[in-house]
Amino acid sequence: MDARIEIDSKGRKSVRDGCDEPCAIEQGMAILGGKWTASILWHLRDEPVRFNDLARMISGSSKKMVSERLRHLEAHGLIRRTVIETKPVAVSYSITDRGQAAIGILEELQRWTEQHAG
Amino acid sequence: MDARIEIDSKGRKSVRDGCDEPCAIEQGMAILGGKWTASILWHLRDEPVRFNDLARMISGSSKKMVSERLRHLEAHGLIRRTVIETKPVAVSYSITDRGQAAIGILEELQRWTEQHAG
DNA sequence: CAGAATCCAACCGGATACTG
DNA sequence: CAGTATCCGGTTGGATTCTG
Repeated sequence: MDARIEIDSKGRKSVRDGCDEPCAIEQGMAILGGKWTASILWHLRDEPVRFNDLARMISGSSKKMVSERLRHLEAHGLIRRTVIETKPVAVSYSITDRGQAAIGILEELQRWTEQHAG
Repeated sequence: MDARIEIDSKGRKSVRDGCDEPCAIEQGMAILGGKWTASILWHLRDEPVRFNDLARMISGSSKKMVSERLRHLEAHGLIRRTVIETKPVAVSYSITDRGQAAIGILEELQRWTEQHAG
């Protein structure tokens, strides 16, 4: 899913991936297509969830992966990380507007898959 | 992107991936999220293209990958393989209705990515 | 509780060479 | 032309352990 970074003659970075110009589709895939990503977003869709709860909900995954994907999603503005200063600390993750917009796409994908079910 | 297959108590196969029930989203991602997949679909979107031409259009990829993805896309009914019996043989790939529907989703993804450009 | 660090096996994908 | 076969290094991701 990674597109290779090249440096053009003017020293600027560009993404070569076979699309016309730096391709937004591949970029989007890199954000939404990662493993467990859809699941995580899905579980946050209507209410905030705490880290360990989330990790437990995503059966089959490990805390390592959930953590890594959460960080990635946060970096791209799809989710928000909130620390509640209790003892021990609680951390809850919630979805942002951008994340909600992504959910819409995932739902389209779901419909598409189901319509032509094999 | 592979979801693990499990057998439930009634002997049916199910996909455990953290979604509710066998998850169409992950299935869809497995079809559209593969490397070079979007590029291939994109280049076939308005006209059939022959194998070597396609491989050349997808800069950065190898014939191996294009071949593999084409087979995958064909198996899932997104593209059609047509052999023209000349000498030497020509093989052209074209998009199906289902493939066109997928293009629609990819365009949504593109718009989503661009709207919140980082 | 909420993670980070480490280890390692499995898979992925690029390069190259070969076939009908 | 339209692929397949083989090799192989890099990345992925699961298991486990450790920390504040």
